[in-house]
Formats: sequence, structure tokens, C-alpha cells
Amino acid sequence: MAGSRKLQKEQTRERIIAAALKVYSERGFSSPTTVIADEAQVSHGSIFVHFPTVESLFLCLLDGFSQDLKSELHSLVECGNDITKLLEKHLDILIKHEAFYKRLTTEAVYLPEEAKNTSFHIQSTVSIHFLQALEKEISAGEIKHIPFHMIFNTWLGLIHYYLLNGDFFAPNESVLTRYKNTLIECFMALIK
Amino acid sequence: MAGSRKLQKEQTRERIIAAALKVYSERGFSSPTTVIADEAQVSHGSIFVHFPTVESLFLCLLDGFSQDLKSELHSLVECGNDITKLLEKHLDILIKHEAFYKRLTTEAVYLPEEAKNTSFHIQSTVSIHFLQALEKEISAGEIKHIPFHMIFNTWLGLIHYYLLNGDFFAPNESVLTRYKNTLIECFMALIK
DNA sequence: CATTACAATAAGTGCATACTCAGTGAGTTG
DNA sequence: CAACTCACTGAGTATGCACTTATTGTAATG
Repeated sequence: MAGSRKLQKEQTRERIIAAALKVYSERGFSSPTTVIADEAQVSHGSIFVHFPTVESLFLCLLDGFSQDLKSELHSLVECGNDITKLLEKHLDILIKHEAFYKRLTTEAVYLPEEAKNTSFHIQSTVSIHFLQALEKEISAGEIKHIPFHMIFNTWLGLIHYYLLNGDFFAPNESVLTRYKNTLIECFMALIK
Repeated sequence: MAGSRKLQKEQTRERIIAAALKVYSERGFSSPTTVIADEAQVSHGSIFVHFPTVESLFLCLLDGFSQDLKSELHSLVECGNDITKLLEKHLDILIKHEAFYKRLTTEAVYLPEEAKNTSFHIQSTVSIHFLQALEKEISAGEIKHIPFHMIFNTWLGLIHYYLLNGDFFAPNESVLTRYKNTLIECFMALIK
């Protein structure tokens, strides 16, 4: 009866994906495929049974992240459009995927074109939610008159700066967790 | 009589340095040495006559930038400690070395340890001037009560974010030149 | 002008890596 | 249970790179 073979294949695929996520997060995207194969306890060639190129493997990981972020953000819509809540949620999601997201920002230049598009798409999604929350508070007169995109870019720039220098700001620890409150407080103080 | 040989050697060295600066700025720090050799119109092996490793060549470039930035910043001390002036000067210096500095921020992770130290040293120098200018305005009550380092990190984060996404914000053009005034105005509006 | 010193060359060398492919053995099928 | 399928293997191939070295030609030296 069928099943066992397909199941095994699916499991190997998942093992490779999990291993790649771990290796890429810990050692960067230029980690050789042999390391991933070792981590997944699978032969080197097996990777290419499941993914035609390393790039396609990477895009698979990025897609998983993108979808998770999207669904998490949408779940927020229900809780009203409070901007502080949104910032908290944003950081929570990033903390959940911190190691991977950090690599995404710090190794952005070397990403293949398709990955850059996905990254851009991810930021657009965040931006849309950000705008909704901000519009409300702007019309309520709570926020300074500064172009929306500048406010958004300041926020992202700040977070990325902390991620990039995480080893210095919070060695062997999650920077975003450690500075979550500080980041939100200071940012709110700036835009009010 | 001596001279001609030494002169020639010095000139080839300078040609290699200039070529490396151009190639690294345009194509990133992982450009192969053969490209640099071609650009300098010099044989591949010549690079290793002048620099024991590619890393030492890169450190030579970084050192040149570091020294220039330092001397430019010091020249500012004379013109008083106006914060807007400082931001302008900061951007002017970065614009002068924009392509190289952009690579420095976007490829920071892959830099050798010694280069990271130099980069850190560069930011410290900027930070000191920043602090001096800020203290004056803080005590004058012009600026919000936010930890100094957060203000500085917000500024750097914003600039680096624009550099990183320069191809999108200002394709085939200097992002910093195009957004210089916007960046300064918005940042000043935020911290006041 | 014979000898030496040395900047510059270009054809290697060695290594790390992504990707291939012929073979193997366990699962599946009639 | 015999024949077949196919996930998986791992040694092999091709490529790109930093760095080496034997050689060359020219300036310096006595």
C-alpha cells in the first residue's frame, strides 16, 4: 500500500527545510550545502533531490516567513488600530523569527532578485498596517506633521540598526527582546 | 641614480588602491582580485607584490576613508556646535564617499574583524561630535528628553536605511544628495 | 659594460563550493 | 515472490577564487 514512500519523502524535505533554517539563521545565508545536509542528517545529494538549486531552497524558507508574518499581522486587525499595540506586535513577530530576520536585513545585498522582491513585499505589508494605525492618530492630532513614509522609515531604520549591531548592544541575547520597550517608548516620544 | 624604480612602485600601488576603491564601490567587496587587476591595468600577481592579502588591501582603503572622515569632522569644530550644521556636514562627508560607505553598511557582516573595529571607531568619532552639539541644545531645552544614544541611533538608522534602499528611493542617483534636506528637516522635527 | 636587485608577469596550485549521476536497497505492485 | 520504482547516496565534476612562484626585463651599481 502506498504512503510510506511519500511520507518519507515529505519528512526528509521538512528535515532539510528545518536544518536550512537553523544553519542559515546561525551561520548566514552563504553557509555551504554540506553543512545543511549534515544538520539534516541527510546526504549532500538529497538536497538536490528536493530543491533544484540552493536558491530555490532559500526562497522556500523566505516564503514560509512571509506567510507567517502576513497571517500574524492580519490577526491584529481585530484588536483596534492602536499604534503602540501595532509596534509591539511588529516586534513580537520579528522576535519570533529574529535570527532569520536579522540575516535578511544584514545580508540583504547578496539576496537573489526574487528574494529582494519578497522582502520588499513583506515591508509593504507592514507599512499598510502601520499607515492605518497612524492615520487615525494623525487625524486625532496626536502625531506630528511629518510625511508618513518618513515616520515608517525611521521606525524600520531604528529596528534594523539595532538588529545589525545586536552583538554589541546585547551579546548572546535577543536585542529586540531586551530593547523592545525602550524602542517603542523612544519612538513614540519622537513622533508625538 | 635611484628614484625611478621606487616611483614606479609607488605609482602602481596607487593605481591598485584607486582601482580597488572603484571596483569595491561599484561591485561590492567580494569582487575578485582579477577585476581589480584589470581595472588597474596591472597583472594579477602585482596586487600581491604590494599587499600580502586582499584583506590588507581592503584595510588600507578603509583606513584612508577613516582618516579623511576624521579630519573633515575636526575641521567642523571651528564653526560652532550647531546641530543642523553638524548633520549637514555629516551627510556631506558621507556623500563624498557614498558608494564606498554604502558598501560598508550593507556588507558589514562580511567584514573581517579588524575592519569592524575600524567601522566602530568611525561611528564613535561621529558620535562624539554629535554629543557635543546635542548637549548644548538639550541644556537650552530645545530637544526632547530622550537618551542621547537613542537619538544618535535613530539618526544613523535612518541614514543607513536610506543608503540600503537607495536603489529604490533614488535609482541611478545619490540618495543622500536627493534626500539630504528631507532627512535633516524630518529628523530635527522629530527630536524637537 | 658586466653584474646585481627587484618590480612585474602569467601560468600554475590548492581549496571551497554547487551541482551531477550511476548505483543501491527498501518499498510497492501484479 | 519476482519485477519494478524511486528516494537516497556519495564519489565525482566543473567553476571560481586567493595566493604562489619561476621567469623576465629593466633600472641601479661598481
